[in-house]
Amino acid sequence: MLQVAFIRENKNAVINGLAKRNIDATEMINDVITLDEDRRNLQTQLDNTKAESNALSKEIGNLFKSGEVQKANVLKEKTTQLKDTVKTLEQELNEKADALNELLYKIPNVPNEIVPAGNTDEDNEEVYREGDIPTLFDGALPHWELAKKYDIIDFELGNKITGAGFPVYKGKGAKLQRALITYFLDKNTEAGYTEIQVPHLVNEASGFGTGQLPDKEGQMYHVTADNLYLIPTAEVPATNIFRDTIQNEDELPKAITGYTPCFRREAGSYGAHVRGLNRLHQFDKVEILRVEHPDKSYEALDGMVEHVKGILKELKLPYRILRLCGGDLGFTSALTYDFEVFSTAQDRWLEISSVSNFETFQANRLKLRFKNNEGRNELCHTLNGSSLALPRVLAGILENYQTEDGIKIPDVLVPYTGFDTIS
RNA sequence: GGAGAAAUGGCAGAGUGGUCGAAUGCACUGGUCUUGAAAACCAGCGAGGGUCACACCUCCGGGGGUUCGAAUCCCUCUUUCUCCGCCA
Repeated sequence: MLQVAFIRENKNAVINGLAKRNIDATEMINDVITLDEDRRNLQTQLDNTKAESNALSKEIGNLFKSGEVQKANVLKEKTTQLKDTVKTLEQELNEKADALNELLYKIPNVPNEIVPAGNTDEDNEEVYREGDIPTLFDGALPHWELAKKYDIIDFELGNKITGAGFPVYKGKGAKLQRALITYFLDKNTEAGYTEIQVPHLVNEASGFGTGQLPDKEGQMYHVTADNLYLIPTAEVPATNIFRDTIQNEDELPKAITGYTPCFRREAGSYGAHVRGLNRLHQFDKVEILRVEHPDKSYEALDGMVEHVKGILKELKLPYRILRLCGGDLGFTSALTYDFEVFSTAQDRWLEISSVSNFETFQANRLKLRFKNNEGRNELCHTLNGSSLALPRVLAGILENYQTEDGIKIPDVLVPYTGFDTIS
């Protein structure tokens, strides 16, 4: 969430920034400022009352010590009155603070200057494109047909075991998937990211820390018996590693990478766009994540984009990079680049990576800080990205690398798969 | 799952219900000394709110209670450790 002090000092910039998301935040921002003023007034009153009460208590203690019980009893009555005042003030203060927080939770991050205004994915700005779109032979198939033809992914079997959106990968399909995971992790590790393995279920506090709660409650699978959530992305457990920590400035940046399955309810999705591997309830993803000094986070974001580009180049997949417009930008993000691979047989682009800078938006909730040179604690910037999401990369490979004799495996993956064709 | 013990600052570890935000040691930062370093000595050293800055307020695992006053007493939750049971 945004910092109140920041909103107070940059009121107009915040309102103008949020306008890019097609939100008129004027009223919300004014409410924040009023609530915050009220809160601070109450806090001061409460503090003063408590100070008075504390002083009296001390005096009472001294009087008891010196045996002046009667005097002490007189003071006791005074403190009783103060206690009532404290109670009322505390209640009012809590109400204000809760109202303020509730409001703050609802305000999304302020987009970076270079984020284009816009409503839908049509307004996203293409900033880069690379790779030739192959011309496929007559009779080329979309990946779900290929999956069936070569018996490498079984969607029906997944339906039987769990339900729609939980495919079973078989034989060379399973092996290719595992090869991709290992390949991605290796590339990320080479680039300086430390590999980690994290829990696939998280508690409520972690959900709030990264902003999935309360914003996207309905999108996560909730294990009610233990009040845990299945992770929608490794971002949640990985970022929460840093919750409530104070980093040393000279130990920044922190860069980690991890593979996890991701679970998403995808309530409201339907139709041809969810066909095959396009949209699943469970899928695999390798994530990269950075904790950065505020001065260096945009440089780091560019570095992450370059890193993902390098991987796609090696895989020889046609892709493009979009700068998301305000309307398409995630709740917590200040700037996001989406990578899309071209699915030749479907004749459409598939999102395979999303690389974002959250600036202090997550760090504020997480209380993720660093001690700066002056010894003061300051919020870090957090960034993350997919490197990469598996199913759609898989779809891209299957479709773009298909030949009449089978599916070729990209050269860089052959050492990982141990075979060069699926036939 | 059952029984018992515990939870204090970066770490270790004191703390009879009253002057404790908390002893002490280590670590860390600055200084003296030294050609330099080490050692020694001196000083500083948790977080949040609040203020122009002070003052002041809050925090001793989380939440609630008793009391004029709680790190200290009571309830509850969570976590850790030991023993038993079960088990990849």
